[in-house]
Amino acid sequence: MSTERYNAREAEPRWQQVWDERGIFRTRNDDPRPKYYVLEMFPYPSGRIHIGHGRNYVMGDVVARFKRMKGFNVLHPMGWDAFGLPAENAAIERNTHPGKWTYENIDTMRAQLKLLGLSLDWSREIATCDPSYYGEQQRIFLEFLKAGFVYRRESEVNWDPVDNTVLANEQVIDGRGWRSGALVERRKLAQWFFRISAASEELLAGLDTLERWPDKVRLMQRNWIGRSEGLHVRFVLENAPYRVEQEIKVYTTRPDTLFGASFLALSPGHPLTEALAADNPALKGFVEECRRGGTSTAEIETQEKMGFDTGLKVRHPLGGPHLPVYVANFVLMEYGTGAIFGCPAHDQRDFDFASKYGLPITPVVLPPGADEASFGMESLPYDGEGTLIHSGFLDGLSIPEAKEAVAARLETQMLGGEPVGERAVNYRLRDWGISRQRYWGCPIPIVHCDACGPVPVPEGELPVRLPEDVSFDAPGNPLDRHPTWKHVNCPNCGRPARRETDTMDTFVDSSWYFARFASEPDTAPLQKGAADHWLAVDQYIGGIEHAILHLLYSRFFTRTLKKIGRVSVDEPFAGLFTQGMIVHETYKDSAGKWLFPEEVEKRPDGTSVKVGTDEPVTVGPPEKMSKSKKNVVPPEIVADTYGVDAARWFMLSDTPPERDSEWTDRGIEGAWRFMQRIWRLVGDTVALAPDALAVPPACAPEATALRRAAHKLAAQTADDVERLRFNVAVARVHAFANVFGDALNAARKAPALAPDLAYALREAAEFLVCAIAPMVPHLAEECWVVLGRQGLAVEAGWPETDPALLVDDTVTLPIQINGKRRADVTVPADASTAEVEQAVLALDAVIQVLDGRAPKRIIVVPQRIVNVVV
RNA sequence: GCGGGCGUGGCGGAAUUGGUAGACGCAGCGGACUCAAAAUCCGCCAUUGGCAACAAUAUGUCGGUUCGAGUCCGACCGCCCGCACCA
Repeated sequence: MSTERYNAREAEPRWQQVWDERGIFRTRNDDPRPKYYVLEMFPYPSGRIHIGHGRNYVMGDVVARFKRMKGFNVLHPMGWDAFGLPAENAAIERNTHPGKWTYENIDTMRAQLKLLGLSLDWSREIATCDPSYYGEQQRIFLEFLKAGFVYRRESEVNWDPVDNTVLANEQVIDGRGWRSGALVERRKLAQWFFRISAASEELLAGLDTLERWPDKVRLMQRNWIGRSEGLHVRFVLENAPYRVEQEIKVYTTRPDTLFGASFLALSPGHPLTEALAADNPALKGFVEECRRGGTSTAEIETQEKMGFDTGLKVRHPLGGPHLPVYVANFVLMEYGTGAIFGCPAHDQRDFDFASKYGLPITPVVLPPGADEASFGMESLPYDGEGTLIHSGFLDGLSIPEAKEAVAARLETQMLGGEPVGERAVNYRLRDWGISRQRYWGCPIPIVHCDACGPVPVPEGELPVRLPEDVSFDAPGNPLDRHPTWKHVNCPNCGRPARRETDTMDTFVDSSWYFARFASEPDTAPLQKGAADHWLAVDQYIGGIEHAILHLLYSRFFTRTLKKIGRVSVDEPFAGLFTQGMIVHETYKDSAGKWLFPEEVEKRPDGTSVKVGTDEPVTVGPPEKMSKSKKNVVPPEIVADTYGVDAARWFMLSDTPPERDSEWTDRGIEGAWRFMQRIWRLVGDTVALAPDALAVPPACAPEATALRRAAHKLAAQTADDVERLRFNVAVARVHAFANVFGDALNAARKAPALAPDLAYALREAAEFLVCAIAPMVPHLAEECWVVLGRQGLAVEAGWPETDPALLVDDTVTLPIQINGKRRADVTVPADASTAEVEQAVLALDAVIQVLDGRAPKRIIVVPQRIVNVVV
């Protein structure tokens, strides 16, 4: 009874050492067992982790350990998304090298992760900044290039003229660089692109095969790809100068509204706009004004529609009046053809534009039930269902019918030997620009030669390594101003040439790392056999913030790797789970400065003060743990006070894993108490029944009841973990601990312990330990020893459950009368419907209500419920 | 604006997918043990009425489908997320 307390601080490092020494988590590719690949999104080595970072690793670990117990050969690796801008910023701020900073952070974070007792195969650890990793990435880049999946073109970027660097959209604040404060310019730079837009259709179709992805993520990707069906329509210019193109091609999803068109609008970036602007200063000025118009979302949102009348007119392809051609700031060059026809009556933007410039607004779709005479301006623009009016041969048709009729007519209407209209599918998805004017990334393995153009670096010269001797004391890309690095001879003609000094977007690094893990350590980074063995990842776990870019890029990369024969799967991640964040209250002192949780004392009266003072503290609502708000809890402190098992248990408890979960002292204390409780339950069991026993030939009711509970626990928690419903699994373990505790108490009070109950108690303890082992592995090992079991809990199999013990032999059915619960009845589990009805009709409550009459109806739902309708 | 999701005790949440609403935990209250405290153990804990058995009301609001609705359908209210001039 007087068992000592479980000492997590002593036990946890000890078991971690045992696992490590025995190489338990070292995975071999030639292992004959069925494979299971669990992966959590690898972290950026930013410095230190807090307990909030641990949640998805712990979830992945539970799955990995559970699958291991279930007999799978589990791959559960870890690595570092190690390239990126923060390392360069740190280099500037601390006068250090990005590599040094990065590797120091990796060492710190690796040690912190190891503290959590994760079942990771550290031998496969990778960092994307390792030349062996990025060298392979350069090889892949060149293979993609050769196969036509990479190209180079001019593209507009946000250019910071002070820092001499390209800025991402989110680094532009109010039109200025976030660091330098300089006015950002739009510049055209030659950039490398991955041809992801060509894969739009297959990326879209592939979503349907990803059945174990959240619908939400699939929907977000579907919207991002943005497929639409429409029509390309050619409009012939009436009065254009001879030197420019004589027609404008427009993309529309609403060809049915063609008779409602009142203008054409070109994007400021449209080739015709540029051609016209060449000798039209006013137009040129307008285009520049549009360019300056800012890039931030807020600015775009509030920007007023602006247009410039070019004076040109186009013919209406269906014989309507001629239409004026404008250049308009709201027309995107990147989408469709960069030119639109405006139908003000049925589109908000066109409506705003037409209203401003006094263009005609002709309704051509009449809403159902509306009257043509009374349908007026006040209900415009209207974009709902309806019937065509004022539209010649389309009058009276529905919108879909009219779309079809216009498409059919324009397809056959010829102009210069080509049809005027052509059905077209359009995508919102644009090509993936990967050029970054930065040092700390994967060098793009290209040499620029004045004679030969861009030339791939020959295979034998890969990897193109980053130079170590770089300085960050001047703005701009250190690669670009390095004295020697970029000066090489052209691999083609041998004449002096320049290296590409751009590096790749770090999203490239994370687009194939899951395939790298498949290869054994110290082997070629991307081996087809190994990748084919392990891919797809069976369970991928990470944050919802990667729902679109990372996951879409990885899908594109995997498909493209397949096309060049490097892997055999289409999709990298068969199962995806997006976990919620850990949130924590925030604290501010009276001066408004953020405080760490350990600097705050909570008084019994509900107020909070600064530790050791009477200074009041303002408690803010729970928010995502972040360094800047100091609402973080370091894993070291948790491990020291409660142990990591308690932290793991707490993170898995209560809140469904996809939702945000609040970290509280009460919560971690509760988890810690439960660890002690398990420890006592196991200790008490062994004290009462010291020896392992054979299965008894028969069991008394108490022993059978306990055995049923234990077997159900094993079966149900297995199901919960398979479905990643960790909070439900935790609740079940709690409930079982209650039942088990009662059984133990009863057994202790009895004068003698019957062998069948002794067996049941030991079995219960062992099942309990197995059920918690994936979640609190250190405690499980310690209990395993107490139970006198050979080997390690981590290597134990999941308990075999007896099907006979998973079903009860009697069942208690609630009895409803007219849908209200009035009684219940206990019948044999295999009772027939007739037998159940008989038992129900014999109940006092039922007899009283019926009062001699026959019931209208009796609904018997086997094993569930009975409803008597009177 | 478009698209999606969610609303259950003081709190986190559960509910076998249409079948006993509130499992389990946290907090709270009462008790046992103790010189005392901690720890632990036992009990109570949606609301209203009742000594009680019990009854009535309860899953954001209103309506509908059904023998039966937290779950399905419609409208509304509130919150959250994604996209955003995508023609």
